[in-house]
Amino acid sequence: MEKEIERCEAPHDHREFVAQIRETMPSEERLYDLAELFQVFSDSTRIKILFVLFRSEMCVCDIASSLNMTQSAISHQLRVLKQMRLVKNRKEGKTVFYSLADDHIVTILGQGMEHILE
Amino acid sequence: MEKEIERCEAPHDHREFVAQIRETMPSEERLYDLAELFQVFSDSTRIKILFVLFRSEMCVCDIASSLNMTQSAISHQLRVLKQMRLVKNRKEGKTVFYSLADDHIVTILGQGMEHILE
DNA sequence: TGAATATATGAATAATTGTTCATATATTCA
DNA sequence: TGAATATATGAACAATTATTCATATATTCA
Repeated sequence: MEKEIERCEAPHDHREFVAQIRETMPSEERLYDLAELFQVFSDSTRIKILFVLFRSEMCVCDIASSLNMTQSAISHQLRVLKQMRLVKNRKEGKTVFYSLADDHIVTILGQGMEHILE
Repeated sequence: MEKEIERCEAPHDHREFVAQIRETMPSEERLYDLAELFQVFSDSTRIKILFVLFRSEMCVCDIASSLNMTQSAISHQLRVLKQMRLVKNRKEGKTVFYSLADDHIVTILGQGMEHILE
């Protein structure tokens, strides 16, 4: 299980760094969850869905139609978005309306957009 | 090239929605770039590297050592982070020091962390 | 110059993932 | 109840990707 780990002889206190980091870093589990969250933002179809829902709540079929994609593909991605609590939905007859779950999503998308536009 | 696109008969003005969306959505290219940016945040090794660098600038070898991973794996991921301008580096003799490129990264990580902790 | 050290990188492999296709479930309405 | 509609989902395939291993490049120093 142990890997062969490098150990450089850089002119700074290596051990102090490592000790500090071990103290202040979030747990392995949280870092993993965080990566998993961003993984949901990492597909352009899902990004498009989020932008569409930023405009307004919308049913699956209209999302598909707006993005020129099949209902199946959109449903699959909505499931991923829902599992990570980025969208919520409500049912009205046969129709299911999806909307953004909270404001972090807008902030994250906004900061990301700022970054790529710089 | 054309796909078979669904068209529901939901009791709202479908065409108006679609028209609005086409107007206000960022370009296909930007949405793609945005997904690509978040893709960089979507791996736990890269997330860990970013958290390490949030503490302080650090050389490749110490990052590897802190995370208990090989130098090669870290170098590969640093390249990805650099390409997306999430980290920058400076060279000092044999040693290359990496650090976070700007503040969006901290905001994005922070918002992501808030989301998963809710 | 040659040995040692720090980092970078190409190729290969294993694992993950987005879409499609077919089909299942749920709801309305005649 | 049966047909039509809206959405969900399992399986399969193609494409992408993180790590490892081997090796290359760059720098220092004796």
